[in-house]
Amino acid sequence: MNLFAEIKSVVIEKLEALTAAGTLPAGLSFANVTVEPPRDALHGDLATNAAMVLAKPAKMKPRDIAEALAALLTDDARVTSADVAGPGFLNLRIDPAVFQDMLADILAKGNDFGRSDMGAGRKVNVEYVSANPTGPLHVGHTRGAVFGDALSSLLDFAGYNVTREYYINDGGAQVDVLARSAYERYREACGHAPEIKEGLYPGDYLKPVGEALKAKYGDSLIDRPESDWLADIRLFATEAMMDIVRSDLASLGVKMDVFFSEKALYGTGKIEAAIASLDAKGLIYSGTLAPPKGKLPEDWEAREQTLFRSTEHGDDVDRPVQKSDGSWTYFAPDIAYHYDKIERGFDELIDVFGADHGGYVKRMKAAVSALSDGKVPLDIKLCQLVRLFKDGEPFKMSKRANNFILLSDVVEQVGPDVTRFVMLTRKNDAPLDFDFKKALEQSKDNPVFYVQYAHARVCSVLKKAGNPTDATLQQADFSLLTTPAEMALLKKLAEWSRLVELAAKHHEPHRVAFYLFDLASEFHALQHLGKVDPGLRFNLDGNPALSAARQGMIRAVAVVISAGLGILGVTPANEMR
RNA sequence: GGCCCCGUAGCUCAGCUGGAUAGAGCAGCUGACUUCUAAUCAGCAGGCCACAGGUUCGAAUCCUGUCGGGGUCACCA
Repeated sequence: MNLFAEIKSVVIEKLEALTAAGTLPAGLSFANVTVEPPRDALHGDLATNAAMVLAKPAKMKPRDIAEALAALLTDDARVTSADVAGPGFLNLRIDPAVFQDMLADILAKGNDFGRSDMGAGRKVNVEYVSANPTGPLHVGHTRGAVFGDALSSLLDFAGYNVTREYYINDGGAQVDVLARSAYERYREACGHAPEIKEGLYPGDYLKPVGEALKAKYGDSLIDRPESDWLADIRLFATEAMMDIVRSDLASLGVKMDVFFSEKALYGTGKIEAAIASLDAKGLIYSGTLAPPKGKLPEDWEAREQTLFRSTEHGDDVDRPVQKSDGSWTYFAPDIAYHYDKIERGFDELIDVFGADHGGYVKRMKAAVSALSDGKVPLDIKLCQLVRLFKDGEPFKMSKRANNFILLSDVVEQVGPDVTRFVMLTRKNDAPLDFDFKKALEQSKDNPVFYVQYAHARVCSVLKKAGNPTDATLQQADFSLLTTPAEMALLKKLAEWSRLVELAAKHHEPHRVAFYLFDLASEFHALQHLGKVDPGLRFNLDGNPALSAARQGMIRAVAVVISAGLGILGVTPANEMR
């Protein structure tokens, strides 16, 4: 049930009636009409801006429209009053029974309460992490992994058909570097001194790979030219790295549906087909790019390259797809990859990148726009950097010092639940401070524990009440719930469905985290009232009817918290310790 | 220099794609526990929404410019 959507359709219906009656002129667009919770609860339960939005196109006074609309809206049984306020807002009060009846609905549907059919089964591909297969994932990847995973779950909850996908960059020069690095570790395993030259990957994580190579090849590859072993070791090492990546992702609870190999695009005609598709639209040409504006690289020289006319689709400059020697640039397989996604029939694409890839947004969007003739939208979400703090001090990472904090380090120290929640309590495009000490703190300062504590408290109260089943609680007489604090909680629960749709529409899972914090806050306040006035407790001696209603209410809170945490990939706690 | 993101309470951040008197948490002060786990709650105080214009019934939100912070910038991925 999405009360806001339901009442909005009532508003639209009444507006159409006013149009039919001649009160409103024909041909008005109701697209900008909204039904929202008012900022101030004193204004009522719902507010619509219909009168103000329509006043100008209808050439009428807002109040006249509002009053005509108000008269019709109260015909609906759920609307108990409709008052014109301020510049032309229409404040609606809703029959408490609507909110009370919702509780039985929540208890019946369980974690599925709030699921939406907004997505209508549209196929969405969410690509995230996509880290180079050259080593373990580090903290920088963690945020994108959590964000992409939660966004995918959110879209699924909102009725989309979601595919979670990881693009393995195993076709470029960096996997050659990986192979050479692994070869040195192989030599080391065979008793030779490794030469980890500048530019190779120095990490210890390649030592086991060297050992494994020794086990497989003995010393047969020692002192052989690179051409003899590069391809084999590249494959071997890449697979070993992907095993680490999969394990890292699993420790965070991140699951992928598809691992898509870049290498599989080469030699199969896929890149050629994608470029040919662009060529057929007249978007491929041979030319020379102008030097970048502003600062000129010292070694700049004009070069004739095969270019994609991305400026036709909103990019700033055209982009090379072929190097001057005729080989593909990194951009070419990226185009082919997205072409493949389009051909697989996705209705929408989402890419989750790190902020350092911000420069590729326009060209990628241009490519998808061109390849799909503008029919498949691509949204690119950039995750800003994570700043690590230890004991309040910023912790600097450097590649040279090899002191990169790994995803596995974070998960081992604070656990997947806290890691995920903290990463999601910030908008994706805002930088995030991650403090190890604070993440482990069990206080209100730490929203994870605040939300989990609310869930645990519900479990505790219900345990004292003998753990009534949801089926039993559904039978309670919820019309007994009438105090202002109880009604406030019910109204917060009623926002859940709407929040899911808004968060999904905007691709912003952090909204779920903030909602859960608000819901937990309403619950904590209500529970505290029972300490001041025993008559406001959930479990009451000698009043089984009211007790059952209140137990059903708080169970509904636990259900929604559980569902929300489920979207975020965080396990609800039944008790705190 | 071009492009992208950000600028909201002392600090960390929300603000529902333009709505009513801009909200939380932390820090500060004042109160509430022989508890349905106080790991909590209530209250007070705290604001030129970076700045200047513009768009309109109405702007923290949209457009332009300026300042400040971060990212990125021709065959690397």
